[in-house]
Amino acid sequence: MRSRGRPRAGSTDNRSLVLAAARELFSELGFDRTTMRAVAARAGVDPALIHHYYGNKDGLLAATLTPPAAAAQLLTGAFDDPDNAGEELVRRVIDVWETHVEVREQMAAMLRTGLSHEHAAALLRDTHRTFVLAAVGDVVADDRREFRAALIGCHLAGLLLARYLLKVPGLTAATPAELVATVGPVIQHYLTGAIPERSKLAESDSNGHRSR
Amino acid sequence: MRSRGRPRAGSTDNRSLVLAAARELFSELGFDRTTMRAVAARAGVDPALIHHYYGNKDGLLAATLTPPAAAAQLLTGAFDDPDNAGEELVRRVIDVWETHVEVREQMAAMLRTGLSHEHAAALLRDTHRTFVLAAVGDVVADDRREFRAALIGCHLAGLLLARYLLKVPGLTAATPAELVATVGPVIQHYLTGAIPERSKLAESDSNGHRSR
DNA sequence: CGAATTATTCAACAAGCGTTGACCTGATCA
DNA sequence: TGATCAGGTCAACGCTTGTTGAATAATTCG
Repeated sequence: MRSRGRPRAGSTDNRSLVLAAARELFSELGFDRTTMRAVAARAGVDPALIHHYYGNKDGLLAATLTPPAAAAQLLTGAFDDPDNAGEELVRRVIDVWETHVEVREQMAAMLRTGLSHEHAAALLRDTHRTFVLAAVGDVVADDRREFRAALIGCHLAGLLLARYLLKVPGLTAATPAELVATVGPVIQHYLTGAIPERSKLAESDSNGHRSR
Repeated sequence: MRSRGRPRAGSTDNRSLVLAAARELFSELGFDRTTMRAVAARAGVDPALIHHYYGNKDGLLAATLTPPAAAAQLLTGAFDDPDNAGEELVRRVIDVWETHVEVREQMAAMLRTGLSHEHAAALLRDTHRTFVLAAVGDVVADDRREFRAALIGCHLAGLLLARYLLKVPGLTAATPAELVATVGPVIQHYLTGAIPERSKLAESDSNGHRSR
């Protein structure tokens, strides 16, 4: 039986144990299917302690989804060579997902939860906007930067979702180097390539052959 | 108060009312946050009736996620002109999401639920594999077809998720024609363009500059 | 017609959920 | 030393959930 009350000093830091357990479960199961009791059990702690720390379940989520400091570090310098920025970006993102468990769990939790919880969705949009858009701004300076950043974000997010969460065979079979060499140029294109102008689209629309 | 027992013939077909309500809610909220009572309420029906029809909640999900017949129709003939297949594919996908509420709800439910429920994930993989992979096979005939199909799938899925579910501003601001003109060529590239061979990747890896 | 089947509602159950309040214990500090 | 406070456990509450069984009414069929 566990001893009651406050433990001796220097014992385990339950606060971060809880946070780590929450991140694990949120990334595995998503927000809804993760129960407070399960988090408490994995952290080896009483459920009430989580409320003592974070107030309620949303508070725990908010603490879990703190804006990822690693994201800044992930991107700094990635765009130094504008011609290789696409490949470099893909390389870094995949590298960190393959090796850095902690970052992968946090980002997976954000992606999983972002589709069901408005707070996470907002954070997802904000994080993306802050980092990717700013980085894109360093490379290219036209009026389509937001569009470019969104395209890059959705392609990369789709890739991570499909490979690491959905485990689509065609993507899990590929090596990181393969992915970098294949997706990198596309990202590069979205970064610095030509984006069709809005004015030209009217005439190219008549070009569109609907077979209905 | 509603009358008990079986109603007169020719009255509303509750079976499909329930199915429609379930699809709506699953696509809006995902599987977990959708309650049987909410489905029943939207269909104007007692919760127990859903069990009478579909057994349990998973049965309802299975009925909801019946393999989309519209997907076949969506793709037939899209690849007739191999040089424009990419744009044509994007055009059709976006068109059906913009106009066909029913199909959008079913696909949204699949995407939302696929990330939390194994049954839906399997169906998602299977549907994608069956339709996209087969279609890709009609256009290109190398040994990377599965890889190509997966790349197309994850990019398109990411696009739909970001634009219609997450509502990323940079993408909701774009017109369908813009998206077709921008993403189409990339899909075309994944379809018929050159994919780096596995053998060449060893040497190109030394090219990778890690700045750590 | 009578029997069987289907459609439908009602009331309730058991389990699990997030959350709360009371209580205890060790550290901190005036 | 004694008050205060953060860390921690326990037991329980109130609510919602998926699910069930019984009852009833319309339909179908021999």
